Amino acid sequence: MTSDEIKAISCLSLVTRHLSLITRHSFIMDLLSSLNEQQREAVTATEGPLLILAGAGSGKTRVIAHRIAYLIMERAVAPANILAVTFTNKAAAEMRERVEKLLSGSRLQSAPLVSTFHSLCVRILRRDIEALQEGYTRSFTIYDQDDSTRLVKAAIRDLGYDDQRLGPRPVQSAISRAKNSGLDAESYAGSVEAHDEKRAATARVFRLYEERLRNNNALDFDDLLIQTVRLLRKDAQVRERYNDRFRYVLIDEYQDTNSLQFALIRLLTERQQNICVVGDEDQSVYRFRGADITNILHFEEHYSNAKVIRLEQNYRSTQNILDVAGSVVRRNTERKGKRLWTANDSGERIRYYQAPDAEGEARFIAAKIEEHRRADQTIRAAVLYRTNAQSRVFEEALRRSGLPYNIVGGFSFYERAEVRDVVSYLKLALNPHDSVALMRVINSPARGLGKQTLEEIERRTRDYGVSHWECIGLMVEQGDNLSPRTVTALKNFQRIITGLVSLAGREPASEVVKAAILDTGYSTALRTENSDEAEARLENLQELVNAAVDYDAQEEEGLRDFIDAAALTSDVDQYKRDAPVTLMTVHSAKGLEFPLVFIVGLEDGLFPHSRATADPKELEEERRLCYVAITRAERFLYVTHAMKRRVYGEELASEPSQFLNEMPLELMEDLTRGVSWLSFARGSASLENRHAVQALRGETTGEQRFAGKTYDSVESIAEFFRHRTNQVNPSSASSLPSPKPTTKRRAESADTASAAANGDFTPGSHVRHPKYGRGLVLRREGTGDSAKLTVSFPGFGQKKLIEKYAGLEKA
DNA sequence: GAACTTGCTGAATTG
DNA sequence: CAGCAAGTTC
Repeated sequence: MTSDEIKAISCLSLVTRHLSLITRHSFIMDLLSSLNEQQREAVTATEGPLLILAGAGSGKTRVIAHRIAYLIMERAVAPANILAVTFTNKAAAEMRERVEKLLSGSRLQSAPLVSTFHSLCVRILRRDIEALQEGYTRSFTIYDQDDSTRLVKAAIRDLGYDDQRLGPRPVQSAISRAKNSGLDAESYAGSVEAHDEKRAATARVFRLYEERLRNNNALDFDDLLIQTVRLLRKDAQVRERYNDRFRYVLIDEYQDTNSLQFALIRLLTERQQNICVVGDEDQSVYRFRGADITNILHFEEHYSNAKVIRLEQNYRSTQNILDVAGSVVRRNTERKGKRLWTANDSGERIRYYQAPDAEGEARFIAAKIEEHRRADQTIRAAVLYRTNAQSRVFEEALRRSGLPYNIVGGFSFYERAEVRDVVSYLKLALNPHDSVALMRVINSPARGLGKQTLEEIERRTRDYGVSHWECIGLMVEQGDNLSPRTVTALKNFQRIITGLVSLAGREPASEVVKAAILDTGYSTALRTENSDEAEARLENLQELVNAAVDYDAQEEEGLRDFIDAAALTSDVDQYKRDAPVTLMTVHSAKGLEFPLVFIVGLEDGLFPHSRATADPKELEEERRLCYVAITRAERFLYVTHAMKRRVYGEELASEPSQFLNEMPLELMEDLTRGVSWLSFARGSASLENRHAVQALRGETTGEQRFAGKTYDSVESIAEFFRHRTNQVNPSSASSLPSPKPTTKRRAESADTASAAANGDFTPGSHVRHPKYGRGLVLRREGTGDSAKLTVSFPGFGQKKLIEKYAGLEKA
């Protein structure tokens, strides 16, 4: 962030000094002439609140960049008076780059501030947090999710709760959710029902957690926003100063803002009201993180004289891709509605493939990528999945094919244990009272301070009411009841940290980083391990040193900025634009585009995720996610699903995603060898659903001869298909499709054959129930007639039945 | 105190 | 199947 800004400033000031009036004029003409009518309007409507509804691929980033350039060049706004906020560093960097390019040739005193929400808050707090008068100092530390979970865990333990029943992660996320919805520990405690033991416990953990954050002079991610909002609310002087500074405010990805961000925006634009927000309600996919889609849906109510501009021309994708995307997202109710169109060709149909299993899916994709690359070596491909856990098979398949790939997310650089350890040493160099950092590294590398000693430190820290660091000082001084060996080890640790602290006071960041690797014994420990893994870790640390050297070149509060950046770096920030193949989650892909896109794992319960199918709002969010995925594609789009995959090491059968069902069949080309869900759906559609109806009645259909394994038999597909007919039925087209129950089923296993010997009702077979009618057996537990069956009855959902009492007959 | 073994439980998406 | 925590051994 700050470093990039510095880069931007120095770049801008390096450019040519003068511009004649004429060149300047034609420059503005150029600036506007490359835009379409709506874009131009969005750029030139500079005063007052403005909502730009920017469909996928409609040139949103372009518009923002042009708008900034226009403000500076045409409206003579000082760059320093402009603030643009994005969600990721990557987006911010790209925006800066584009503005710079547009302004190259002009001489400017300052650069506009293009920043993420979080780094904006850090910037404000690093300057003004002391005005809050709550004990925080400007040198506060930032706790990321991992740090904060550790703190929660310690709090749970110290309160004597059973961390079996009260898991640190759930509690941490409950606290985060509470904080994001504006509750502090007290009000959360007040909101707990009398008998709710668990929440009462959470409330106590919450309180202790907050207390310790404060004692450590630390802010978690949520606090960055919360404290900034509190500061601006409380201190009119500070608020005025920022209102005066940021006269034109632009917010990117507005549909992803949460209530705190909304509050922050309102406070910052209180006076000028020159607020321009850009977003697309169809791409709102961060509800779980508190994003409130109503921020964008109700913008006109929040800012009464707001102007609204729609950008509906898409420059990215083929018409077919847009049609598929539109057909899916059209089923949502929570939207303002846009009609995306493009002047591009209709392109090819999108391609569909049904794989037997996850490995087959990965092989297919690797082969297709190779095929496309043979035709066009420069083509960039993206493999998009719902969950990070899916990435592994694709990595393996791509490695086998020798395709160079880049993976976003999962374990990012700054999440690696060794990097985090060294960063913790750095945090200690700036603030030895940071207990989380201290406890993290006190014994890594191992230096004879084991569990016993650590517990002793914890105990005394509480008794003395001091920080861990002070406590260690006292223990070394007094040395009571401690083995000489322990005292020596503690002294050793103390010496290391003191050394780093004094180094941080006089040396540049990179030197402190080196010391944190060398003087702490970290590198020695890794080197003596002498394994490939240790080797890789050493390389990562070398990488960290390199990053620090880069930071040194930019001066200022070197080490501080360096650590902040480490905390605020996101997964997508690691994305390399010209990697030939990129693997990532759909979430990470938002805002990116690729000529060739694969959306994989389009299965019920995976995408849409099983945790989202119950709540219609969540389902709509999943659908938006699917929309985001589709609209990443420029020319070629593949959608795939597997018939079975391993979950928890158990093989489960899966059904096609309902989103496949929502795509227009005639725009899909089936690449599956043999019969597939799609081929069946097509056949049925043309036969006016006769087979589906027959199948439901339990009558034999002509297609049955295709049926191989029971679970992908025609009947079960027909059952699936029934939902489609409900959805595409003209009379119900406007209503939402009924969410199907999650249908991860146990696939046929080896013992099925033996089960078949002792009963008719094996998984995959069909039964008839007196009340529910025909159903499909999903699962069988136990043997004989006391066996428990899980049966799916179309229209009734899944039922658990005891074979003996259920009165089932074979169907 | 550290290294190893076993056993258990649990995955969604992220700044 | 994983990663982590507790238990076991040196």
